[in-house]
Amino acid sequence: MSNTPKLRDVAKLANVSEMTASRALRRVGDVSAATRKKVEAAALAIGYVPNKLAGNLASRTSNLVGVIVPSLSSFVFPEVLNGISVTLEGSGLQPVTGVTDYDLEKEEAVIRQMLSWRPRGLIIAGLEHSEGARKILRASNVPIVEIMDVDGEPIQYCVGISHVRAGRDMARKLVENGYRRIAFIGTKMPKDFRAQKRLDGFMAGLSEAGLSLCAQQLYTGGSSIENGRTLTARLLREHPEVDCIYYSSDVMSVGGLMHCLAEGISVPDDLALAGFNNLEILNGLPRKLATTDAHRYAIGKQAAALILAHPKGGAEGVERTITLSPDIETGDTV
Amino acid sequence: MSNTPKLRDVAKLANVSEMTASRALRRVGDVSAATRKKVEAAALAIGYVPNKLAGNLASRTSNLVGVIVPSLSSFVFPEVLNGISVTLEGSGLQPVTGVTDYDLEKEEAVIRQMLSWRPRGLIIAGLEHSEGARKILRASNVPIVEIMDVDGEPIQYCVGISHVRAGRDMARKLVENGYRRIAFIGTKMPKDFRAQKRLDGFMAGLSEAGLSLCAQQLYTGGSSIENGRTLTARLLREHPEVDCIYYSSDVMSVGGLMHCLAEGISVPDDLALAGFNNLEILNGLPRKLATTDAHRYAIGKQAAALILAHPKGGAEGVERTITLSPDIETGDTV
DNA sequence: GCGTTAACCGTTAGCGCTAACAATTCAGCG
DNA sequence: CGCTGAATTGTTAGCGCTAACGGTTAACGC
Repeated sequence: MSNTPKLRDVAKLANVSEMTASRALRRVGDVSAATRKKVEAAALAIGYVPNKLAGNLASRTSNLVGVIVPSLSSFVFPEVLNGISVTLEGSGLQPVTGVTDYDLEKEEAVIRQMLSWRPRGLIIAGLEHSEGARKILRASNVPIVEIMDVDGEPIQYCVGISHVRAGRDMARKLVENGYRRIAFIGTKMPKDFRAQKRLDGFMAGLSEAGLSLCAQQLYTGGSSIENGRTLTARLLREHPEVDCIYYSSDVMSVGGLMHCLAEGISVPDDLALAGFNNLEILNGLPRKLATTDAHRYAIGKQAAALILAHPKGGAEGVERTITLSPDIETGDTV
Repeated sequence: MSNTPKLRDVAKLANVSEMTASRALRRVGDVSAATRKKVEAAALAIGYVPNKLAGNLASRTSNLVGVIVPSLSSFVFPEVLNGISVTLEGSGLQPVTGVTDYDLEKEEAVIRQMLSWRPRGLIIAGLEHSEGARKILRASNVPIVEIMDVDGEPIQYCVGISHVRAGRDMARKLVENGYRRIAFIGTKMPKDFRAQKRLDGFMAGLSEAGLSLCAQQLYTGGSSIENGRTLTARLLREHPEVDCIYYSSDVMSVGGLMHCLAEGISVPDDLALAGFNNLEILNGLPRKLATTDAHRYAIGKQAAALILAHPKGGAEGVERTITLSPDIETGDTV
């Protein structure tokens, strides 16, 4: 560590002051082309790697954007991250990811951790946080963007869809298509607030038509094709009358489709299937499954754009919510 | 920024020196229980969030572990990240992810960026790097772990499987099972070195039996079920005699299976399919597709473990390669 | 009482870099 | 040839925190 080259060494070698070396390497301020070349050559020669800890401390800004998501293994958040990366590309800002495992306490810890790096912005999935988390978020001078969901009270910025509406719209669509004996298969995870909101909206939508869920399977653990297949089998065994299943995730509905294929159940003639997210894995299957587009990529892009657009001064009271529309893709399974 | 509470403010409020406050909050050194409580209360009261930039600069260490991967949207790297996170959990170290898009220049930039944070370790996918990257990696005093692949010359630590062997083993297995007219479908991305190595090994394995590829489809762009389906259709149209297809990824082989389902091609009687990675999406499908387990999760765990075990002093010449075995799962499609 | 030890707390001096201002250089011009 | 203003470079003073060491206090045995 002690022998890692420092700016001082570069400056010495290039025969300029530290300050000039600093300016030359960062390309700010006035430095003649000749000196800049000299400094760059010196830096290259001794293998200089700037120390951001020192640099950011001195300048009291950083180029980090914290991104806090519940999980990376699901198919949904990586795509949000992509949207963020693409938008941040070229701006000099760097996304840093933290994972909460759908645990609000862990989330608070991650937020604390992130804020301690004095980032230029924070993007957080969801509107539900612990009291402590809300407090430090509000107290920080960092622009906060809550994403995915708009059903709730954002701290500052917010980009997402209404999951309540997503569920309700799908219910209406299914009813409109003549289905009456509708079941639900979804996660039991109490902390997946968005899945819960979709279910709430869905049931509300059914109510409007004087219907209610005629069966339901909840699971803990992750969503997977296999899981979807098993639960669909079980649900149909117990409730053979069901003519339509709404899943909390596309991964699960694919499993449902696999079950139907294996059992010779015709989709959608015998049974309609609908999921959520509009994941890429839906393409190329024997049937195009119905789903709702959650606009993951667009959400990432817009969230990053809000951070980029945020006034440097940290203006008070800037607030804004961007609501995207949860578009239904009926595919050919509804 | 200027009004964010600092350690000084905590110290003042608690009526102790900055140093004592620092010790109390970090729980190091001798601080009486009473003072510690006082300091903690003060910190909580004013909403103090430590500044890691300053702290790490002063202590000349950080708690970051850089993780550099080609992509997050593929299904493979998130699982590696999980292995890393799980192992780092509780150690106080924090993984930070960087993405290279399979671009060596971008990789070098990301490495530079990472090193400038003076991390406690660096985990990088792949053994192929630009000259500049190798140079700064070697010059840094940071433990470097190259992962996924062991076919090449590691800089320091290395955890992975031999992709050459993975390809060769699969070729042997297919030949052993009586297939003779074997085709390959894979990415054309010249920078996906591991896919290339698998293909090389595969062809070598075929050669051993006096065989060679009887058809081949390459694609640019990402792997997807849809893509796999399309390419399989095209390949079979042009080469109906093929009795077995090896894919560079499971996602693609699933697409192949979907094509077979749609066309009434019996798997594996008419056509055998084999992929690579042993992704979770293989479970729950009508047929269990053949694949090779790439041990992604285990690789992540071991890589993180190496960093944790690395001697603090930054001992010279510590080198170590951990080779995992690319285990074939024949499923019922071979 | 006095030295001794352990426990606790404070002081000093940076970590490596950059903002802000000061100083220098140099061309161009009257 | 000195003057002016723009271009370029240097100087000073931290950023917010911690390592290392020095000082203080209380308890205890002789």
